[in-house]
Amino acid sequence: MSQSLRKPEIIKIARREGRVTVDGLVDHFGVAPQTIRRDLTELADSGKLERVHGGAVLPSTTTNIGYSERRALNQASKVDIARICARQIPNDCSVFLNIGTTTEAVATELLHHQGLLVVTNNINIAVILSQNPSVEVVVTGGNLRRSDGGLVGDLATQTIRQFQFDHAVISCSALRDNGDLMDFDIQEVGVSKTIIAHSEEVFLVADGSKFERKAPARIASMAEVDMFFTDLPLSPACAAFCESAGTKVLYA
Amino acid sequence: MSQSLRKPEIIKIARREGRVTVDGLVDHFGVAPQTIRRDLTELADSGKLERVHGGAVLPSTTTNIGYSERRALNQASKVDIARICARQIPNDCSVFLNIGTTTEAVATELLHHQGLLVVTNNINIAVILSQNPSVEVVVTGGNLRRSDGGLVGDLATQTIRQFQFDHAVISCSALRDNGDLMDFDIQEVGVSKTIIAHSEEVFLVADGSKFERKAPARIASMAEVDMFFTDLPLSPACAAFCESAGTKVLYA
DNA sequence: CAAATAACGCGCAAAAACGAACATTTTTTT
DNA sequence: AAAAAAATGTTCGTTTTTGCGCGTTATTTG
Repeated sequence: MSQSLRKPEIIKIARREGRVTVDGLVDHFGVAPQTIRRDLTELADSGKLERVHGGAVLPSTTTNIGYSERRALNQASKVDIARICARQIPNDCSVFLNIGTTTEAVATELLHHQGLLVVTNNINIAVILSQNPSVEVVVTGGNLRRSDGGLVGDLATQTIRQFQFDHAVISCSALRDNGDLMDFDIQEVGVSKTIIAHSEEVFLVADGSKFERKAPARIASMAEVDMFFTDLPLSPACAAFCESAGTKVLYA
Repeated sequence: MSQSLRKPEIIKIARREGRVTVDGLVDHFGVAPQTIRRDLTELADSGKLERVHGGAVLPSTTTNIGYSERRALNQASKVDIARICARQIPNDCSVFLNIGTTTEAVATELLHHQGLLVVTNNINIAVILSQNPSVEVVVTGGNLRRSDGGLVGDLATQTIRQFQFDHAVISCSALRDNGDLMDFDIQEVGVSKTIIAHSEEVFLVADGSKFERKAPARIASMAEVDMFFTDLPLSPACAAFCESAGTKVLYA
């Protein structure tokens, strides 16, 4: 039986039993443990299951808005980027976390920080960080965007203007060679600009796929970013721009 | 079976039996007592269980459990109250939904309304209503209160002041015979007062258990409420007050 | 109240599970 | 039918989990 046939059955078993074990599936399908592990890893990456040592369980029932979010959240490169970004954030400071799946990953990495004040316009991040009792979570107001749980519009901007953050973690939809950060949604651009204006230190998180994307609205220039966290090498032009603008680039 | 696979089952047993013992789990899983102790310690650290000598019990006072229990409490009557309240809310209008388990039930009943603008300071309500694509959901800002997903504080009040609602649905922690609406949290009182001031028509939802509770902070008088939705008959004194104040009382 | 007993947590070594890299087989494409 | 791509199996170094010994702490019992 090939992979595509095993996966649905693994899910079926998981739904019935609440969990699956590597050993159990090896017996069931008569394949090597490594094969089962690969299946489980892929099912976990796509959000169907949650991987644990020895097997997998159904994803925890703490409900987020979308299931597609969780899929993106599990992508390894985002987690790696998030980890090195979180390492630059000290305890006992104020942080803004913007909309974006990578910033959600950063939120997850902040689950064991202490004494943070986190302000966010992403409802998923609020739910994630509510698990850390040592973090004070503030949500900006705004219109709820269903696609990603973001809060956008004038209300969000207004709220942000009342703060001054030690650190801001932002992302973008696309990145141009000349160092411009671009976004799909014009409403969100206003929010991002306000965030940058009200932060001591701006962190940008974006995986390599953003280098190849196009987006219409300009958020800012890389020159306004203090640190850029990514996974793939920048284009020479962009690297040169960061160099001259004094933007540090850190690779996961 | 490995650790993370055991944990969900330990919780399941704990939910069913009310408690678990180290010895019992050793027999059940066939592992060393030391291993079970580790599991229980970790489950206790993450707040899922409360550790006691010889085993563990369900946490009696944790916020999460407390809330989900409160939500389950009187669930049937809450749904009934919510249904008659939702019936008074027309399509194509603006509604504020306040913090509270009964108002959450109202949100669920609004899942099939059309063309609403719903503003809320309850993150759970935002998640519930995001399922209805024909509702525009606006979230107020504020400090996230873990116990119930409420957004409180000055930011919330500020946001509300920028709107004028056709209808507001509020609840309260307790109700006095003289027609006063009371609450436990002074921060929330400010929010509720602002809501009342910015709404054309105020709906109060509260099940009968509120008649017997006491709470320290005064939100408002029943005279400021236009309709009161509940399940049990009011005390004669309270009924008389509503009558004279012109507050309609509707029973589920 | 004090001794006896049971339960507990910590450090450490063994065992199990893991992921990455590479070889091999199967399937698909040209 | 050959080449390319995908899936599977194998090996091996690394990480996680587990069980045991032992001193400490909590509960029970006389």
